[in-house]
Amino acid sequence: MSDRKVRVRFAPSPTGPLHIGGVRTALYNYLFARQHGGDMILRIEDTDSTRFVPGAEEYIIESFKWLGIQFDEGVGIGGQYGPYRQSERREIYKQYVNQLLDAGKAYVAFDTPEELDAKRKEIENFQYDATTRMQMRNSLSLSASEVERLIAEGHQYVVRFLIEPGREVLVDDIIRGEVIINSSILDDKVLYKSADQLPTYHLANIVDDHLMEVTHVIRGEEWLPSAPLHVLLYEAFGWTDTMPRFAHLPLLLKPVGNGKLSKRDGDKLGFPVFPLEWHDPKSGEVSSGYREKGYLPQAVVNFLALLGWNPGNDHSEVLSMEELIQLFDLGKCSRNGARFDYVKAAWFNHQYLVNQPDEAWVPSLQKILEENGIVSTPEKMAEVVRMMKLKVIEYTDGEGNKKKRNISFVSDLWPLVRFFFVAPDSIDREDKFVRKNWKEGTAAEMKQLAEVLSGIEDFSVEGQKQVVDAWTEENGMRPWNAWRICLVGAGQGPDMYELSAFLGREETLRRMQFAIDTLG
RNA sequence: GGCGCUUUCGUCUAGCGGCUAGGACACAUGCCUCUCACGCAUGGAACACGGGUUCGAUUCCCGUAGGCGCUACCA
Repeated sequence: MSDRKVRVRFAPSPTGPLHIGGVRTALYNYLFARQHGGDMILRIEDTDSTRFVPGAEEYIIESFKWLGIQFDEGVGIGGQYGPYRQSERREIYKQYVNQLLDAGKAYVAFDTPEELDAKRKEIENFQYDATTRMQMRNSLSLSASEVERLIAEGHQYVVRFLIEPGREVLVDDIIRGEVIINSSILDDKVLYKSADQLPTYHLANIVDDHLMEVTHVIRGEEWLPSAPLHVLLYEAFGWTDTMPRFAHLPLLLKPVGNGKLSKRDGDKLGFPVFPLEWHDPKSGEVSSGYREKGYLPQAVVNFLALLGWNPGNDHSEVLSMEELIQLFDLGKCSRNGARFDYVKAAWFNHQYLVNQPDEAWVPSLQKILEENGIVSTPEKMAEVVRMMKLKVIEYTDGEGNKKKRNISFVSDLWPLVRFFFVAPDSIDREDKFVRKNWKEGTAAEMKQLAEVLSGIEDFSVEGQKQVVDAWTEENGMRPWNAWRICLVGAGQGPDMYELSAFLGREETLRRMQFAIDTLG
C-alpha cells in the first residue's frame, strides 16, 4: 500500500442534517488527505431507502462549502470512479454479491424479518451464525431444488455472508493498534437486502472502497466492532493486498452527563450540533446551526480539530487550516471519547472574531441594526466595531447563572452598541454605577462641562482631549464617569472622547441636558 | 447479558521507565484604568483502584471498577 496514492472518503447517509461529529470525521479525512497530497472523495451512502430525507445531500455539500473542506471528487463534483451515490451503483453490487455466492462465501436466506424477530424472542442472544444457520431457512439448510423453487415462486430472500467460525481476525488500526477478534462472535451479516434490492452498508462499503481505490478508512469508533467483518470481506473478495488501513476515531460525548453528543444536548445547553441551520422537511422543526449562530467557519474547524487530537506540548491552539494540515497526525489522535466543550468553541470564535478586520463585522452588525430599526453607514459601523469588539457580554449559562464572557459572536453586540445609535430614554437612579458617580454637585459639573464642550472648535477626539484635559486638570475634576452616565446611561462603553466625537456635539449636549434634567 | 474500545486537573490534552506531571478552556486573585472590558501576572486544580514486572512506575503486563460503542433486511 505504501506506493499507492493516498485516497480517503467521507461517506455520509442522507438521513438528515450532518452531525457535528460527522463534520469532525470529515475534517480529519481532509487534513490527512491534504497532508499526503491525496484525494478526498464524497460518497453518499443512501442504501437505506426508508431513511432517505430530501435535502440532506444538498445540506451536506453546502456545509462543507461553508467550512472550507473541499472534496476532490464525488457527488456534486464528479470523477473517474463514479457514480458516487450508492443508489446508482445497484448493478455493481449485484455483480459482486453474485461473485460471493458463486464462490460459496455467501448464501441466500429466506427467513422473514418476522421469523427472525420470533427467533430472537424465543432464544436469548440469538445470532445467525455457524451454530444456528442450519436450523434456518437458507440455501445451506435447504436442498438446491427447494431453493430454486422458492426463488421461482418469488419468495423474498437476503444474501448472508458465510462466516467461518474460530478464526482470529486481525484489524490493524492506526489509532488503536492491533485489535484481534474471534470470528465466532460475528454473525452471518446480511449483505443484500430483499426489501429494497440494495446492499447493506457492509457490502457496499467494501466494494466501493475497493473500486474507488481508497487507501485509508478514517471513521467513527462505532464502526470498530464491524471492522473484523470488513476484513473478512476483503479476504473473501481476494482484495487483502489493497485493503485500506483503518483509523477509528473516538466519539464526541455530551458536555455533561453520560452518553454521546446528541441534538437534545444542544437544545438544552444552547449550542448547535449541526454546521448549518436545518429545517426538517417532515416535522418542520428547525435546528440551529453554527453558521447562523454567528460562528466563523475557521473557528469551528479549529475547535473540532482539537477535539480528539492535539499538536502536543505547548503549541498554540489557534491554528489555521494550513497549519492543521501540516501538523495533523492520525497516530496522535486520542483513543477515548471527548466531551463537547462548547464554552471553548465560543472562545475559539472570539479569537477569530477579534482578529478579523473591523470591516468584516459590518455586514452582520448592519443586519443586527436593521433588526432594531437603525440605519447607519459602513464607516460608522466599522468605527463602532473598533471601539467595542473587545468588550464582554453577560450571558446565562445552562444552569441559569449569570456569567460574563468575551464577545464571541457578532450577535452579542447589540446590547453593547445600542447607545451609539439610541439616546438613553431613562436613567436608573438606583444603579450601582449611577449612585456612585452622580452626587450632589454633579449636575453643576456637567453643566460646566457642557459649556466647555460648546466652546470647542475641533470636536474630534484630539480636539476635545486638548481642551477638556486642560480644564479638568485646572479644576481638579474627574468628570468621566458622570459624563458616561449622560451619554450611555450606564457604566459601560468606550473611551468618552471617542464616544462624544462619534455622537457629535449636538447629540452629546442633548444627552447631557437630558441626564441633568432627570437626575438633577 | 455477550464482544470490543477506553481511563492524567471541572473540560480538551502533553507525557511514550527516573519530570517540582506541562499547555489550553473555565475558575479565582492582583496589576492596568474615565466604566465594563481587553491585556498582563499569579494561583488553586489530575495520573480510577489493586496486584505484578523493574533498582525505579503516570508510563509495561494482569485483574477490578467506571465510561463509551456494537450486538437490525440502519448507517
